[in-house]
Amino acid sequence: MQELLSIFKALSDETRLRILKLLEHGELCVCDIVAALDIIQPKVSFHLGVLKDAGLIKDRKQGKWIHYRIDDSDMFKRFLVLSVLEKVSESEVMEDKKRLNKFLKNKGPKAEIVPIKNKSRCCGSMTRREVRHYD
Amino acid sequence: MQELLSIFKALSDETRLRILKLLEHGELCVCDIVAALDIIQPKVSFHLGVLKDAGLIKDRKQGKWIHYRIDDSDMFKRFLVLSVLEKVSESEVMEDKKRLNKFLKNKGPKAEIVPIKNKSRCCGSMTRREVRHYD
DNA sequence: AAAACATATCAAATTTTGTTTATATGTTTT
DNA sequence: AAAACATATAAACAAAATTTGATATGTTTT
Repeated sequence: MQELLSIFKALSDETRLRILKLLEHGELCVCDIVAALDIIQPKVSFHLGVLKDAGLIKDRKQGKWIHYRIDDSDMFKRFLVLSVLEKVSESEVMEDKKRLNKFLKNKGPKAEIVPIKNKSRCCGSMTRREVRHYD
Repeated sequence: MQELLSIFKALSDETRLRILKLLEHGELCVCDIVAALDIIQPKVSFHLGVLKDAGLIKDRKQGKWIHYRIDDSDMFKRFLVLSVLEKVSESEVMEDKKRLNKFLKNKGPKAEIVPIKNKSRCCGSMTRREVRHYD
């Protein structure tokens, strides 16, 4: 029962649903999420921790960054996350996605301007072309 | 988003999952649930309120009793409740069901002992035969 | 090796939820 | 109509979750 409770608890917070909506399209590092939600980093880390402890997302360390993405290895959790993605209306997370886009745009081009010796940028090998824009 | 949050919040408490498990087999009045969970009545009323506000259960007033049951009018909520019923293991609610059984047994027979003039007992027309026993 | 960065963690402050005791409301039985 | 019942509600309290500001840890750039 405790595991089930931790899953529902993880899903019962607005910030965490917003994070799940951001992860809908793929992996993001903490700084991306901080920029997208426009909230302070320890707060984001806290909520990522809750989602991770509940087994809804997983992380991958790469250099000084930690990338998070939806953990879809469990059917039930997968369904719950999908239902969140579907039930939360796009308009409620539009601003988040706008900010994310803007942030990613400013991150991509710089990699072109200083391409040499600057090989360790978050999502490092990304060029402007490779930056994915959402919706 | 707020509605979705209220649903997950409602599902993220042990007492409330225990209540849902009790309602699995049909309608119960508040005093049944109080007896089954062995907790005080205002606490049960509080949690029933949370479940009801989230649209997971509904009530029906009959004389001085209020009967609660699972509200299965919405597909998504219905699925969530079903998953709780399925995921919470029987052993975790066995004691609750035992107490419920015992309580219902003591309620049924009395209706036979004082059948005349005593027409307004909870689940009033129930006789020993009609008392359903769980599991 | 120092500075800058990305993220985590901790402790204190705050907010939200849950619990309890007491009481109110409406119903039925006597 | 009084007493007994079933349930809800309110107020006070306790416990749990969240937020924030400060700091620690490890990584990369300079």
